Amino acid sequence: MKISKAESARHREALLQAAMRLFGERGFEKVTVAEIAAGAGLTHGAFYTHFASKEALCAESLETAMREQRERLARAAPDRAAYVTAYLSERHVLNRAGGCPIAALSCDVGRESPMVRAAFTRSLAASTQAASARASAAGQPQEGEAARAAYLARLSTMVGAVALARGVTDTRLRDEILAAAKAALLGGSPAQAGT
Amino acid sequence: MKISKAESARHREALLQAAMRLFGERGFEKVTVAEIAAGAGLTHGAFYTHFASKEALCAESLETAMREQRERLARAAPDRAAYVTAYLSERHVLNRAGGCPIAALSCDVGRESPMVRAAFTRSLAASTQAASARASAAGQPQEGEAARAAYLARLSTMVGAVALARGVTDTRLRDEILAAAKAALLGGSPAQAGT
DNA sequence: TGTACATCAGTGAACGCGCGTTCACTGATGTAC
DNA sequence: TGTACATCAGTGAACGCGCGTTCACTGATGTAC
Repeated sequence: MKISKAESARHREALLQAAMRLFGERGFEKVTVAEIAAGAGLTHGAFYTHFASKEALCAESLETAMREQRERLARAAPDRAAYVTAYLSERHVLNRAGGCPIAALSCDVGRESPMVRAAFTRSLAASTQAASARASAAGQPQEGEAARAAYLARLSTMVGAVALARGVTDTRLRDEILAAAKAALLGGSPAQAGT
Repeated sequence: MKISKAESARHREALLQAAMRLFGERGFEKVTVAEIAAGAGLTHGAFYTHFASKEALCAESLETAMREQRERLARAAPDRAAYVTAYLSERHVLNRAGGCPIAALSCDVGRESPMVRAAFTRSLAASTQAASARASAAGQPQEGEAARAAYLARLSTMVGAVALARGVTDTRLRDEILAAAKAALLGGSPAQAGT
């Protein structure tokens, strides 16, 4: 049965939201189109009236999730220490579904199609640009290239630490990883020795 | 036809090597048992005389690959800057098959079975312990807990940076990520501003 | 405003395909005598 | 040392299953008159 355009738009949005949640939890590969459709309260056939393919949804949901994460970061910008602490927390490690999409999918993106990788590239470039613009607006000592580099290095550390923490079954080692990354980023320790 | 025990042992080793290469290239999910067997010059049926399941191979190949990476790091230990530079290089980013297994599979491990995650946990614990022992043996200022934290923070940054660099299609942004992480780890820049 | 009808979002069965795993069979290996 | 035979690594067909995608059909929507 046909339904109203407003309802249809809500369904498309529900598919995107379900996809972001499920992809975050289990990655692109381990989630099926039928599960995403069911997560949005639809059957799998309806999926294709909204998206050309699963791949197209992967690209769009990644871009949407990264935009939402960027907006979260922009709101948190005044207190970077609080943002870093929340990012490197047990709560975030356990919250795959609603956590940072980059941490959840970092090593997957490199194996995806050019369409997905292009979406990732655009999103990461936008986030880097936004971080640099914030540094400039705040009149911080580092601007332009240096602010971009600082953002990318911090992001690498946070993304890597959360991925490692999620892989580990021992909660003591997990907490040690998170604390180590936090110390490196927030100046608790210099992180400059050993190999 | 039955073959000699020595030949059979070589086949098992060939399966492990093919698995490490293919898992590094494409991840656990996108590689089939038949491809691994073919990579070792066997048919898929023979696979099950060497491993109980694909999952068991994932666990063992990850543990083996991480041990090999640990040995590579131990040999490179005297010149950490060279190791970091090689890790954060275009060459490593392009060499998924023979690169660091943690960088290739970081965000996958968290979604795998307890068997695979346990293998990852053991391996990461061993690598952290080895790094701490080296720091201690070299009489470096940081020892014990601090050396462990320094290793884990550096690993997080390197793993995250390589994963991000592999995801990006723009080579300029890719090189910027690698340079940013290198600067953060080798002291080229403080990486302490912006959000 | 009321009516007739074209549109099209959603359903669910079906398609083709590839996956991990099993198993009857083969024949070289390696051991018991 | 030579011979008979039990063992078992490897083969390839087959199994059961679940995936992404397609499509004939349904019936509420929304537009033309």
